[in-house]
Amino acid sequence: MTKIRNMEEFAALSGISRPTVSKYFQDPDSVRPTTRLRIEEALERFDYRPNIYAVNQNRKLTKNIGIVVPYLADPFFAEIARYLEQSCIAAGYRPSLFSSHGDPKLENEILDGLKSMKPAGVLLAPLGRTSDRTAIEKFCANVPTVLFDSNLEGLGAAFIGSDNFSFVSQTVEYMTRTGEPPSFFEMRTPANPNANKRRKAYIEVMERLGFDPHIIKVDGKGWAFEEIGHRGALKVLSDRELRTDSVLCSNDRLAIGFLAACYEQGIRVGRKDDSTLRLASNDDHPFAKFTCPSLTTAAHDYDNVAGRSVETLFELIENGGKFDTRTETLFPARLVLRDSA
Amino acid sequence: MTKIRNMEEFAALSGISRPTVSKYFQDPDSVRPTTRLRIEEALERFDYRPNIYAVNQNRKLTKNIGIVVPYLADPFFAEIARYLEQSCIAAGYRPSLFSSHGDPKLENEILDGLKSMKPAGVLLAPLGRTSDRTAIEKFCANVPTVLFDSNLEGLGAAFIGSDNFSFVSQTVEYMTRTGEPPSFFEMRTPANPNANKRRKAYIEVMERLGFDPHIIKVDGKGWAFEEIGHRGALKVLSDRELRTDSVLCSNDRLAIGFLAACYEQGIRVGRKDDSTLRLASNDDHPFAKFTCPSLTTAAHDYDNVAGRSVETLFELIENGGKFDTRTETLFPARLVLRDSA
DNA sequence: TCATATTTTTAACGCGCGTAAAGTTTTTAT
DNA sequence: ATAAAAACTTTACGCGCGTTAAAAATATGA
Repeated sequence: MTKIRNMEEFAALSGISRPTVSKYFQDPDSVRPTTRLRIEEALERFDYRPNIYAVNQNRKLTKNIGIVVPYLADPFFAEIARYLEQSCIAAGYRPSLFSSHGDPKLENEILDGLKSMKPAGVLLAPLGRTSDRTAIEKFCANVPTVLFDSNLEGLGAAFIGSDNFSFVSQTVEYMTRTGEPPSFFEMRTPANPNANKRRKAYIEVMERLGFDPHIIKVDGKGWAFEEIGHRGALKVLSDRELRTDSVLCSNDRLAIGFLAACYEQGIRVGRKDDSTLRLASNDDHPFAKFTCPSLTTAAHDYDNVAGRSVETLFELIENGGKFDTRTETLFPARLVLRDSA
Repeated sequence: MTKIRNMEEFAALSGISRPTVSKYFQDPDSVRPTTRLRIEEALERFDYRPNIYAVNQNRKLTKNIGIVVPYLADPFFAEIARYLEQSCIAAGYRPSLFSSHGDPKLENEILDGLKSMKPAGVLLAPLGRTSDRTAIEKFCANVPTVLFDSNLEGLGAAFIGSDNFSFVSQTVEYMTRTGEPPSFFEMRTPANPNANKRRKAYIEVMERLGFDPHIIKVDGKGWAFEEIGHRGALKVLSDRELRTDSVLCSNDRLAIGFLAACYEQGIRVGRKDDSTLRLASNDDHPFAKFTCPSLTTAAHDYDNVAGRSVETLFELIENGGKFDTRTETLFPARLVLRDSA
């Protein structure tokens, strides 16, 4: 079988002119069914694929989509990325996945590289507080970008995320209703803006319910949340900082560390009578089902956040890369009752 | 500031001819220091970057490197990928990360897409048993490929991974020396070939030590190992299949499920006197430190596996994409003693 | 059937850059 | 200072495909 070098040769072999073949590859439905058939027959016999570099050089808009997450070693983002990737592929795009690995400098470099890829659009979950706002703003001005998970006010054409108030209000109300009002356990300077919204929601809900908010801030920076939660919990437990038997963690990864600390200290966690502590959290991390005890947590609406993000990006692309107004879409949480609270 | 459209314009503005500028971008050291300086000055003033598509179209070999892992939602692979990515960037390459998400069909599609990217090289951690051997073989014939983590006999220019025998022998010997010989807990039809090597190693070490190997195979397929381990452990515990108080899991993710099951059943795991079960495992999963109890496990030599993988790939690229002989490099495990055994 | 609308063909240019050849300038070494 | 070597400039072609305009072929509809 002869090796095909370019579209010219393939067109000759399939008996169709090159411009028509070119049209076919951009949209198979844009050619007459009979010619489409002839091309696809030839395609089966000769296995030819257009040179993506030549294609992308000449298109003003590529079929590439950039997906950027802040920390891929967090299975939460790995799962979201998985969903986003497959949605893009299903829609005929070529997704490229990047992780900022918690590093703002790397985030900038990724956006830089992305810009030179002339992507049709970008799905960006920014680092948050540590992000270089100016750089991201400049990027969004050049590339159709939809933000997700972590909102940077005013940046990107749209934001899709979770309604942090819904997360916290459900867990706080549940814990209060079935026991004591929880303290709120979080990092002192959280990287993720969702953390700030959760703290505010906690305060608001507690006050509405007539309780005194009690926030415990633990030291530590970076994205090693389990480690931070673990260290922080050991300190909290030894210093007896808790006012009630209930704790609400800002996120599951902190909670995983907290639970490990409790286990080491012989403190039984759960809603059963023999337990001395109840612990709930937010996110429904993929491993939350397998912590000891399994973690009661408010689950992201993964499917809707991811689904709506790609939908929005596709709309944005079809709309020429601009929306009249920037929309923010928030999906509520679903309370997942397990054994820890 | 004027917007630069192409290298021609940039060359004019910098006062250097285009061919020389082109040379500079391929290797800044290939031009005279004085001209290099002039180009770099212009670069600061005008912020121009060569069109990557035009560049890659004309180069026979791009600077792209493909990184393919079987399952990115597994933090083990996320960590490895992170390391590989950064090594590639440091060496001046452009890594692209892909996850097969446990799906052989997707693995094939990724390799297909990768082929049309004309990458300088590919770092591939295949799915293993479920991989389409023929497809991978064909791919490796066209693209310089280094396999890592999961070996497919004879495929790729080289393999770098962990010495499974070293993993299992250390854990078995340790458990035997400090307690009773362990049963081996694994999936019935493991996707990963390392699992088979670990089983064999277990049998060999047990026999050498004069014990009867006892292998427990649990049902379940796919990559939801925690779930499989959890279900399997519940069955093992209720059926009282264990012959000793010791269990060695084929990998940490199974162990995480196992520990969750033990916790639910009120079975204390650990090496302390009040414990009824000892559990060890393999991999040193990023969360192994935070399980309850923390997991005794044999750690991959992450740094060396990842480091040697990229080194080997770079050698391969410099060597024109072919090695005379296919080498297999295995790094031994490091036993990490924690609380579970 | 014929006029009209749709699709395809032919021919040709452009995209941005790699690269080669020949001529010119600058550097290095004697 | 001078010859040789090295680096640079000029000119020009090629890569593979997008895209356009005009001409030709095919499909549609009354």
